[in-house]
Amino acid sequence: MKYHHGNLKEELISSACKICEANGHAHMSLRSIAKEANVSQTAPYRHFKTKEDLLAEVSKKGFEKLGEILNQASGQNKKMSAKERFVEMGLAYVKFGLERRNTYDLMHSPIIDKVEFPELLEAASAAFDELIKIIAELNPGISDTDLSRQCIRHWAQVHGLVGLVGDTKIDESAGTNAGDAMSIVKKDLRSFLAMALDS
Amino acid sequence: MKYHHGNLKEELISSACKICEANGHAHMSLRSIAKEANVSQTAPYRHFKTKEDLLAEVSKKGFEKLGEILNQASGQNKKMSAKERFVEMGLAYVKFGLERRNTYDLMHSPIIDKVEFPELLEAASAAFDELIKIIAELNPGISDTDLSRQCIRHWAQVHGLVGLVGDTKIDESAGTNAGDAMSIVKKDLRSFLAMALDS
DNA sequence: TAATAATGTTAACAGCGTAAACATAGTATA
DNA sequence: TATACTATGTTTACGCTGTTAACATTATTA
Repeated sequence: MKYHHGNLKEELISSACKICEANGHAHMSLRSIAKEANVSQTAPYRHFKTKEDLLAEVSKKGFEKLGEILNQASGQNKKMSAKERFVEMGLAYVKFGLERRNTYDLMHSPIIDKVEFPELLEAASAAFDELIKIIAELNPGISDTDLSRQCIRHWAQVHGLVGLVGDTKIDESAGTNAGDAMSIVKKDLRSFLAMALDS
Repeated sequence: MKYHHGNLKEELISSACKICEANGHAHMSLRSIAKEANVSQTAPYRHFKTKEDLLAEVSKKGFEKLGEILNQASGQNKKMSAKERFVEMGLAYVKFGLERRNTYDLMHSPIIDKVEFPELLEAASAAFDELIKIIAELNPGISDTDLSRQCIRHWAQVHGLVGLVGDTKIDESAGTNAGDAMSIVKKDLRSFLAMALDS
């Protein structure tokens, strides 16, 4: 049994990613992460100033993965038109948000101020840049201002959709108009996005 | 000094609303709320089964207020066209979300499962119904399915915008493309919404 | 009036983030 | 190579948290 771990920092981040996605960041304790790494409960403090610092790393990894996914979706099938690839990106974005809902929530949680974590901000911005690329391609000659507005518009569209679809499984509450509407959308997400993201 | 308070439940909810908006629900403790009501730290347990129950009440109040605001925005100026009133509703929605950001976050927080709180679900659904009304008015003869999809689309649009604009004050991080784009949008929210909510 | 229910208090529990003091291991320097 | 220094681990402890159990007081009802 060795006293020093050797690769504790990365293992803590990795454990945090798992526990965060499994339980949600609100129910993730530093102590449980330390325990999973077979290390004392205060060991993480040698690598992270606070719990928030560790969560920022988890969030960063999330944005990096999101950026990869978007990049992949945007360029994988060269036979597709730009518009089709755009819809695929939207679908990939929403799927990412839904499949890793707890991580996605952390990524947008107000408890982590991205301005205080430059690397996190950079990762988030890099994911956004994937959106800029495709929208610029879709709208040749667009002004910078209009490009910005279209990007925010479409980003808000998919971001909002992730929020609503996941929000309290509102679609399981059949009977309410909101629940019924959500069911209809979820039934064919791709065609919904093709409509919603159209120009 | 009387032993029984008389109106403790309502006062606790009211205090919780204030503290939640001021500090965010993650930094709101039951004990601090009890203290504000000059009552022992376990007194709230006579009125709420858990902290989550109290937060659900705060969330419910939020949705009720949101519903009122939307209703008011949709009908206050009869001289406006339906489309103009629709944009006003969108603006009112986004302003509500930004001005009461902490409450808005709680309303959409995954820590409260709306399915477990029927009254909360009802309040949220009532707010959504305001959206249905105006979109139905804007699109006479629209099918139920299309109506649902348009409602979700526009709801996601404003909901996503609230999330992005508030998210980590990303616009204060000038230099990133995302930050710059957000600044442009915030500069004239009404015209952005008029564009984004168009048809 | 007596029993019961509602609503308050006090005391105690385990779990949490975190800081301080200390121990050990790896690394650079004399 | 011996020694200092730094990095990285442990132990202990603190105050705060949500929550439960046991008890006290008030309001209501039979």
